[in-house]
Amino acid sequence: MRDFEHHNSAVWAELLVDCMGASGLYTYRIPDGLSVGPGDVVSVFFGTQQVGAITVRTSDCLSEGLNPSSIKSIEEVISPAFFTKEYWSLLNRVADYYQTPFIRVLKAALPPGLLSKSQRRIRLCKTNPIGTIELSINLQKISQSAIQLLEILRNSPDGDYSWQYLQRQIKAPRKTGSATQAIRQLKQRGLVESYLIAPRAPRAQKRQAVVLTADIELATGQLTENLTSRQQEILTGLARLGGELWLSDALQQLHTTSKTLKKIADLGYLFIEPREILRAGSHSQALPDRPKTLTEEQAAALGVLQGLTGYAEALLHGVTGSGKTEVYLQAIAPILNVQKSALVLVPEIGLTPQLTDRFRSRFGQQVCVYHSGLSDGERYDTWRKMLTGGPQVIIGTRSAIFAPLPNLGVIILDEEHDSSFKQDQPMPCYHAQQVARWRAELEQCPLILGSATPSLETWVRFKDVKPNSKPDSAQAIKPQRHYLSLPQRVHARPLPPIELIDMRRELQDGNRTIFSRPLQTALESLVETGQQGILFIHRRGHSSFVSCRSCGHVMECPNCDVSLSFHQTHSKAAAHLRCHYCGYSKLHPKKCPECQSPYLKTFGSGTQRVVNDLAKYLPQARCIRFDSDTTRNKGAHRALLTRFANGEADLLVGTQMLTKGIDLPQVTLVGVIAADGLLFMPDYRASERAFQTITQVAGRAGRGAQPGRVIVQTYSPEHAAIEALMKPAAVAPHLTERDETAQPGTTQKGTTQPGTTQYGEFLQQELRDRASLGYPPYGRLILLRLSGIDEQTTENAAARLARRLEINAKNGDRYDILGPVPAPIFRVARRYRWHILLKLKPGDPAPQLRRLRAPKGISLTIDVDPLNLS
DNA sequence: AGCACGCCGACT
DNA sequence: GTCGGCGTGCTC
Repeated sequence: MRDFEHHNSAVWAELLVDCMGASGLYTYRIPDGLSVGPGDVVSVFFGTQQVGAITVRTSDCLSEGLNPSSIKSIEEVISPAFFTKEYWSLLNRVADYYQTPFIRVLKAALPPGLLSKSQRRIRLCKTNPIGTIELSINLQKISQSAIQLLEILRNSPDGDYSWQYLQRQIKAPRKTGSATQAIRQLKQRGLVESYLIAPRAPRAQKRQAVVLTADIELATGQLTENLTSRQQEILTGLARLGGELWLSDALQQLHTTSKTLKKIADLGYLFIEPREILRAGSHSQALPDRPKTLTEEQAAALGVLQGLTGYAEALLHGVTGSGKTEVYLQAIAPILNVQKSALVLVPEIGLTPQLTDRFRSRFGQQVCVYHSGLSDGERYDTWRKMLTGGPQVIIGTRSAIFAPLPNLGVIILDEEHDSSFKQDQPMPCYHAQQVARWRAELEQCPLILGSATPSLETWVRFKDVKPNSKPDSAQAIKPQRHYLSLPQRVHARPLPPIELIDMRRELQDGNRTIFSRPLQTALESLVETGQQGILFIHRRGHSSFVSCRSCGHVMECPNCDVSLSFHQTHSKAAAHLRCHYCGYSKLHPKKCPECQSPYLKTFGSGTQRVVNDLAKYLPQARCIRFDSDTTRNKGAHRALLTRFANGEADLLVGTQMLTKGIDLPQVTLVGVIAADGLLFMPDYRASERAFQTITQVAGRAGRGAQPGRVIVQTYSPEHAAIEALMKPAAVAPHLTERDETAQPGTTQKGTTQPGTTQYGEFLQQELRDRASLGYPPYGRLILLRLSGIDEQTTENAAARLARRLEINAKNGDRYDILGPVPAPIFRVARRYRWHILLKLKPGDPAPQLRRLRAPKGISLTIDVDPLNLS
């Protein structure tokens, strides 16, 4: 696994220290007897605190200007090097491209806690017990909070607390002096002492295991000699159970005690030892499953995928229900057979229990999931298994692109167009697809992108490629790109037709409900015939905002510049107002806080509203609400979907989550309550996303034997994305009738198939719009996000940063500066936010922004290729 | 981050 | 005159 040689002779190690503001390399001494090499995670004292660090290189001679006597020694090796050269350069590339300090990239890639800081703790001095006289003298001089602190410590069972805990205790009730000072006072008087506990790398959990000695079969013949019949019984029982199991399981299954087992162990027939357990989370007992027979198109796609060698990219463009997963599965199988691993990235793992099950039932224990929803311990275990285990399949969310698999055979990005592959909160703001591309290149393995609605960028990348092209060594394009199309559903099931309902007409005709008349009849007959349906709303909660009919006052979040959403779980429950940005929540007021009028009205509709309205209008319909409110708990997704699959409800009412890879064969009706919420977002990708989302939900219908039906309600039926929806076939990119992209002449013209023109035209229009604005793919964007508690300081910082950028532009950096402007939502969670957008022309080199610093208290995020501009 | 060193106002 | 406030700066 280790690609670097250990330099045992080396005396010095240059380390990247995990500490804020420590941006350079620091030299430490390698103590005698300790073997340290590049890539090792070590623990050192940096200043006074013990922190994690990573070894970048080792050397025999000390760089100039360093005094050997002032150099500290490495404390211990936490984790020996696991990074291959390729992995190391992947991280470097991410740090470089996404303008993020390397250490932060490293932290994003490592499981949490591996580099965590040591904890500082405070305890009463045992050597100097406080005599009452001494106490009274000393207490005269110390602050109120110090006395308070001392009391807390003396009242605790062992007089020992973490520094953080004590600081919270003092800070919370009163502001009389900080805890830091209080602790110092107490320390000076020798009453308390502070000490550090070493950073605790998450430990693999261990459990007692019972293991039969190998020669048990031999022994069976002669057992009688020195064993009682009960002991023999236990041994044969153990052998029957596989010869290796957890102690607790063995006790239960064999109805025995640990004392009995211990005795047999003493006789040498078995041993009991602690073993690492790799917590694998809740396994569903997936039944083994065999490869399915492929359709002609699936087989063709698989043929291409299996012929890929080295770094190659393939776009698997398959309509919803065309069986992409089966293609993935069969593409992975031979890779495992040659002892390589596969990495499968999905938008959100919690949402795709079905996909995970499918992989588990095909590949069994070789499948692991890896995502941020796992507990730290689980993550650490999985991570360890990836490092050390054999060929395996990792299914994970965006961060799993950093899974330390040593021998990668393929990377698959399912639902390639999904924006959750982009990280926009903490830096590095990486896009898993971009990182996957680099990784595939470095590991020389294929990258497979799968989607029913490829993103515009992907579409452009692949638009010159012949469909279903066979691997062609003579092909000039580097890397090899393959466009694979699955335009048909499996079993020749038709894609459901989409019916568009103009809600303006409904209103004109006097229908003021949120359900159009066609949807109403469809719902009624659905319930009558006992079929199942899905209703899609793009917003959770009940309503988007609440305002006063008398004075027009809108209820707003005190921490953010957004209106509060109305939440009510059912008609009898207490109504709440909630902020979807910071989580602030309060009871729905009875009267307007401005004018005391009791007439408050809710506007817009969310999932709760739909469920409530449905209960009034179709009380016999049983609904399950499926959104981030109802699926917050672990396993809730699966539970709700199982209930629905078991026919415990007629309708699934939900948000975006419904669009992600769930396969519910009984669904025959899909209703989109208001497509408009998706269309008009302050985002240049809104149309594209609206099209993708609606296509995805629509694809939930008619996957089983019954044909499907899709009803889309909208107030803007003439919108390009909506019009494009009406012909949602899997479109070969080159099959557009007219091609007027900014790069003329590069596109092949071909015959127009039914249904291809509209989607093609829609994408062409999108491309034209993007080209005219210089948006991707006709230019690059870098968004600088500033935020701070103080309004003025934040604004000043933004202005100063913009001026700095202007100066850099004069000195050779090439970009246009837009802003600084207040962010679309100016204040979120009490922080004021400013944006500066840099626009780069396609060929221009990226500026070096890593040296930009924001003043204290202002946070600066550099988002390269942002997807989210709000 | 944490803890230095270091420079200004209320006390012995 | 000191003690102790908190404001910059460094940590191999």
